[in-house]
Amino acid sequence: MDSDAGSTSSRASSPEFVEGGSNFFSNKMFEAYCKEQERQHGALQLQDKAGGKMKAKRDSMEEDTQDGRLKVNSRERKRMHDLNQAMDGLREVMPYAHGPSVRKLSKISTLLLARNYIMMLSSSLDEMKKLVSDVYGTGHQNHGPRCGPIRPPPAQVAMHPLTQSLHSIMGTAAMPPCSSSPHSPPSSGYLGFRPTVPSLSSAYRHFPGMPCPCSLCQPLPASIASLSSLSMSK
DNA sequence: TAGGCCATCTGGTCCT
DNA sequence: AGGACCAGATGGCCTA
Repeated sequence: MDSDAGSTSSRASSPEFVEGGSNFFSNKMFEAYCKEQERQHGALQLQDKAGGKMKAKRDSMEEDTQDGRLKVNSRERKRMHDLNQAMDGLREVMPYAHGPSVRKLSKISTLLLARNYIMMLSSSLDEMKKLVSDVYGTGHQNHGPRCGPIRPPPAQVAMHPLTQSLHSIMGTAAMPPCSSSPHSPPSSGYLGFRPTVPSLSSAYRHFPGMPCPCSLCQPLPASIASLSSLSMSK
């Protein structure tokens, strides 16, 4: 059904969506709709009581409109479910704790956090490019190693004002430390901007044959990869 | 109980 | 004409 199904939200889901638009809610609403239609057509029906052909035609049209209305409602539900699925996909890749004890991000919070996250990543990328060009020279900036000495210890990361504003919007209770969840990336590294280029002494060093801890060397999370493939497929 | 969030319905508009 | 998209209205659930 909708995106709430299987979510971590304590909110009870809306009535189960059944393909074809015949759930409880829509039935109830549709009954009200039909009654309204009957009420609106009642006066005309009284006037035309003698006209059997006219009545049959009206009945047919009413069935068409009811059927059409159900189809439109069903499409709209599906559209909204698709939208919610995309929203869930966005939540999955957000630097936010996922878990049964964590309340799901609201839609508005998800969008705001996503915006800040993208801005932070863009900023990090710019810094990284600058750093690489500084270290290896401009002639090598496209051929340098993937692993740059750019990752400061999380504790040194300052929180960007945008992130602070997001915290104020969402409330601190809604933003538990990501590190508390095994599924979540470190919060500070993702949520905080680095206002200054970190010193080289705090950088990672790369040894031959040793796994690199820096984020650049980690494979793209499956959730992100699937999301990008989804966007490419459309 | 008020407020927030959400799902659904509905009518209008735009596009193909 | 049919479908997609959008925004307003409505009502339910949950939390502080």
